[in-house]
Amino acid sequence: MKNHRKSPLDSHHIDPQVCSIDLRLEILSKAPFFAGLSHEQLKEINSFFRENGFQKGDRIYYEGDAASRLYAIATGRVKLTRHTPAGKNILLDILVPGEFFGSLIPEQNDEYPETAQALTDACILSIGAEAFQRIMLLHPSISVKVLLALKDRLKNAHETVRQLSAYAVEKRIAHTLLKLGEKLGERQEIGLLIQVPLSRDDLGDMTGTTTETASRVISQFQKKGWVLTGRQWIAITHWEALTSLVDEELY
Amino acid sequence: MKNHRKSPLDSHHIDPQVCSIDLRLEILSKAPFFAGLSHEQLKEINSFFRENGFQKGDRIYYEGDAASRLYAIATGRVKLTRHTPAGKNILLDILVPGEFFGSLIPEQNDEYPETAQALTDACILSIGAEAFQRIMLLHPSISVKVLLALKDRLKNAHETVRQLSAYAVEKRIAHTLLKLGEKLGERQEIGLLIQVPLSRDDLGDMTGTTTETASRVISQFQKKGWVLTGRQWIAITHWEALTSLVDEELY
DNA sequence: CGGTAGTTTGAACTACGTCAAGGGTCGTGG
DNA sequence: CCACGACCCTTGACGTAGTTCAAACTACCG
Repeated sequence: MKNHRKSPLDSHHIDPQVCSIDLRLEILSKAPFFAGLSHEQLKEINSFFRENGFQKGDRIYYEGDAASRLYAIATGRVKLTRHTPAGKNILLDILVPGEFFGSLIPEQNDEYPETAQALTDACILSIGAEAFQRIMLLHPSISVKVLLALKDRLKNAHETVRQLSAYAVEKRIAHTLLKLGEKLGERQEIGLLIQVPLSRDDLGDMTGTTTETASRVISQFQKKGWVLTGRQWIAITHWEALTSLVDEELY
Repeated sequence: MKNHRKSPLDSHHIDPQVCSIDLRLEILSKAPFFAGLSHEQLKEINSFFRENGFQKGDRIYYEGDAASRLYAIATGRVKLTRHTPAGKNILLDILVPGEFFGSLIPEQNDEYPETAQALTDACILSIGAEAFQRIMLLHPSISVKVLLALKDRLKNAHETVRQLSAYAVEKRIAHTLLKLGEKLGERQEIGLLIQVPLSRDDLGDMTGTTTETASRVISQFQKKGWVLTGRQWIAITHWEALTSLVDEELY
C-alpha cells in the first residue's frame, strides 16, 4: 500500500530570466483576448509588455500593494491567495500560461485584492494598466474578450461559493480535484496527473478546510483506489468514482 | 423585550407595468457604464431597451435558461440565487436600481448561471445581448465601465469565499449585515433599517448556514441590543459592536 | 378571524477543527 | 554521495460549532 514514489511532476527547469521573443508572441496570440489580431498588431502590443522571471515561491505582488500592472503567464504556474488576520490562507485560483491576473484597469488608489505567488519557476509578462486600457479603447474587440474571461471567473467564484455553502468537505475536495484535473491534468501511466506542486495545505486552502482534514480525505480516496498521491502531487486514477461522489444527491 | 412592531419597510407600491420615460433615462444615465454619454446617445441607447413589470416573488429568469438578455433595474430589488439538487439555496447578491444582471455578452449555448427573482415589485429594463455588444463595440468607453463593474463583483465574490472559508457563522452574519447596511441601509428612528424584505432564510442563504442558525444568531444580536428586528426586516442599532465583532482577531 | 408563512427554541447528533505526536521525502551542505 | 534538517504528510483522541428534526409561537394577509 505504500506509495513513496518520487514526484512524477515535470520540473520544467527553464531559465527564469529568458522568454524568447517567439515564445512571447506565441503566448500573446494564445491569450484569449488577442485572438483574431493580425501579426502586426500583436507585434505592436507585444512591445508594451515587459518580462520578468520568478523562482518557485517568489511573490509577484502582495495583497494590498498599489495595483498598477496587468500580468500574463508565459511559462509556469501562479497561485492567487487571500489571507485573514488570523493567518488562514484562501487559495482562490491556480493559473497557467496564457492566463492573466493583476490590474485590468487603472483606478485611483486601487490595491491588488489578492497575493500572486509563483508555484513553479515562471516567466511573467506584464503591462502597465494604463497602456492596456489604451489598447482596449483602440481595439474594442479586446475588451469584449476580456469581459468574457471575467464573466467566466465570476461564474467560477460563484460556483466556489456554492460549494462552500452547500457541500461537505469530501464533496468539495472531490470537486476541486476534478476541476484541477480538467485544467492541469496530464495523462500518464499512473493516471491523470495534476501538473502542479500541490500540498495538502494548498488543497485545504482551496476547499475551506484544514491540512489535516484534507489529508484524511485524500487518504480515504487513495484507500478506495480513486487517486494516487505523494508529497505535493496527486493523480486521479478513477475519474468516474469522483464524479459520482460529487453528483450523488445524498447529503 | 418584545418587538412585535409592524414592518417598517417602505412598501413602494408602484404600478409595476409603468416606467416613465424620464425614469428610464434617469436610470440609464445613473447606470455606471453609461456615465459620460451625451443626452443624445443615451436616448438612442434607451430605444433599444424594453421594460417589464414584475411582482414581488416573480422570477425574471431561471438558472439554466438560455441566456439572451441583459437586465437593468429601474425600480425595486432583485435577488440572484443558485441552487443545489438537494434543495439548498445560495443567495449570491441583492441588486438595487441602476445595477445590471443577466447576459452581458452573447455566447453560443450560454445559460444563466443563476436565478433572478424580484424581492419587491420591480420595473426592469432589458436589452438583447447582441444589441448590447454592438453598443459596446461602438462606444469602447462603455466596455471599460462594464469591466470595472465586473471586476468589483469578482472582488466581492472572492470576499464571500474568504468569509465562508475562514470565519464562523456569527462573524459572517455580522459582516453580511454591515454590507447590507451600507448598500441598502436607511437611517430611521429605530436605527439603520435594511430596506429590503429579508427573511432569516435569506440571511442563511447568504451566509452559508441554516434558517435556524441565522435565527439564533440574530436573536443573540438583538438580546445584546445590536439590532432591532421583526418578520422580514432588520435594523442595525449598534454599528460599532458589529464592526468590532467582525474585526476581532480571535477565532 | 382564520390560515399561511416566517420565526423561535430545544435537544440530540455529527462533521470537522484542534492539538499533539510520529514518520516520510527532499534538498542542501559537507 | 551520504546524512542531516526542514518540510510535508498521516493518524489519533477529543471538543464543539453548527445541522437536523420537531414543535410551538406570532406577524401579516385576505
